[in-house]
Amino acid sequence: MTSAATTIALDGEGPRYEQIRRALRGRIVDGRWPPGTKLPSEHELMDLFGAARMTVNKALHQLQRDGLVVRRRKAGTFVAVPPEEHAVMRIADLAGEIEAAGHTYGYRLIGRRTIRATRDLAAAIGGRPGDRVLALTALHLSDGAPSILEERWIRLAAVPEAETAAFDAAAPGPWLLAHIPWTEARHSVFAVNAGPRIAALLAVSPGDACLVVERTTWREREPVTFVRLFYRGDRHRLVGRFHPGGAT
Amino acid sequence: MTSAATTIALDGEGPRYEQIRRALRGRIVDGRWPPGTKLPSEHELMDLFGAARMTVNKALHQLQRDGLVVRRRKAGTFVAVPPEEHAVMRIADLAGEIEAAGHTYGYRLIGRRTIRATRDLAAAIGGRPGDRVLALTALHLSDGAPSILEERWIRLAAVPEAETAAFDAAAPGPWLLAHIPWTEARHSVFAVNAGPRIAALLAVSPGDACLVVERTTWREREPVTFVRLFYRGDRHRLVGRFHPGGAT
DNA sequence: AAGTGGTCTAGACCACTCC
DNA sequence: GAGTGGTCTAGACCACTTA
Repeated sequence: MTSAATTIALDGEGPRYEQIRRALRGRIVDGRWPPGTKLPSEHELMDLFGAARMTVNKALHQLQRDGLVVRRRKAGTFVAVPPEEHAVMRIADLAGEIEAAGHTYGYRLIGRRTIRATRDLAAAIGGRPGDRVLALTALHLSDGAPSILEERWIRLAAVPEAETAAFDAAAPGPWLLAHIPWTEARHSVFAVNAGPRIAALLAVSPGDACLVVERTTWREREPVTFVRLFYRGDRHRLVGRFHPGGAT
Repeated sequence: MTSAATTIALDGEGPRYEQIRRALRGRIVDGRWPPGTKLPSEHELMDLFGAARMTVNKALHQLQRDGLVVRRRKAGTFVAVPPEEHAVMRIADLAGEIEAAGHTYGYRLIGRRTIRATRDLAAAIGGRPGDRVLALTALHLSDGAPSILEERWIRLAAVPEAETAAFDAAAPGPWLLAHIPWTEARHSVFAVNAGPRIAALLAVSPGDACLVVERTTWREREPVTFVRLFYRGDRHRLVGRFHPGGAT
């Protein structure tokens, strides 16, 4: 539990409570206030920002709805645990997904090397050709059998610590979630017939339908990682639940 | 533009602004206030509910964030146009999707009949075996060529008007959006190899990978429709964009 | 010009929970 | 018991937009 700041600058753009929300959000997403950090109390924030309590409260309430902070009476307001891939399409936690289905989860690293981004890769991940990138290939196993094939590229400029991580025991997805707070992700989902290589790795017949999920993840405009997941089409469903606006 | 009510009952559960939000939301989702209806002004709501303006405002602000109402200064607060399938995976508007890609959209109804729900269908759509259901098969065309195959089932108990709709010119998706405000939808996405029937309808080779999207839609706990969309796997991608909480 | 929402304030009381 | 968030109030001024 780190302690928080004594003065915080506003940007003067738009309503006061939005400025306050952005100022606080900034410290959370840029890592200055890591998960667990106690934010100043509402009364302290009133002084820090020179605003009424209702105004400060509006900002904090928003941050809470967005899942960035957790608030408890008497205890205070705290930076929430890693902003998880929440609500819609929980495709982040492959281990949990497999275990929730009653199977034993396994993980095997197949390839790991550092490369320079090609034009195509740079286009996918969002960086520039020539960027140093860590390329990983791994298999997620269900009861020992291949279930999901993961091809991942990590921009080392965005995540230097990844260079020294082995990724031979822990999957890169959870590792990244714990190391960098992401702020935006884009998915692309489509179907392909398995080629020889994919079929061999996933232990299916060539030509079998595979569900492919691609995801690019950013942290504050900076592209971090691009991942392509091959699901055995006959054994996997992505599930999502929606409301017109998210309300109950 | 219908006018609104003169007295509105609260349920007494939880904070005042939540009660107010639920009361207003209820009138919107149950159809008493169809899209375009002007809500009472904040001052009128103060009287209707006996609450301060900030309290009423909090409820309205929420409804706005959830996309249920649109607010304009001087004009007032209005029930929003059909709660569209928004933000995440825009798979509702097939016509727009195809035209956005620079193609000409076409639609062809292939089959239409009224049936009794089998056990499997009842499980998928959420009703009971024996429910009267309108079963539709239709093709969405891109530049005249088959692009998306739609199989849809509509529970006639939930949407009696569907029985007299022809669906030979307009696709059932947009028709439903315009006729019933949905409150929840669940998606399931997977990949299959096209069988003979699907391959013939979609004009692909048997065995080609297809992306399948299934969606069940509810209106206030009542199952309304179940749809299964077959996308040509090589020509379609579903795209989604995410933030940790939806904030900027 | 006037009605409506957008925002902010200063203060209040309550409820919970950690110490 | 005291600190913190949760909620509510009554009033105010402003900004925008439509009639």
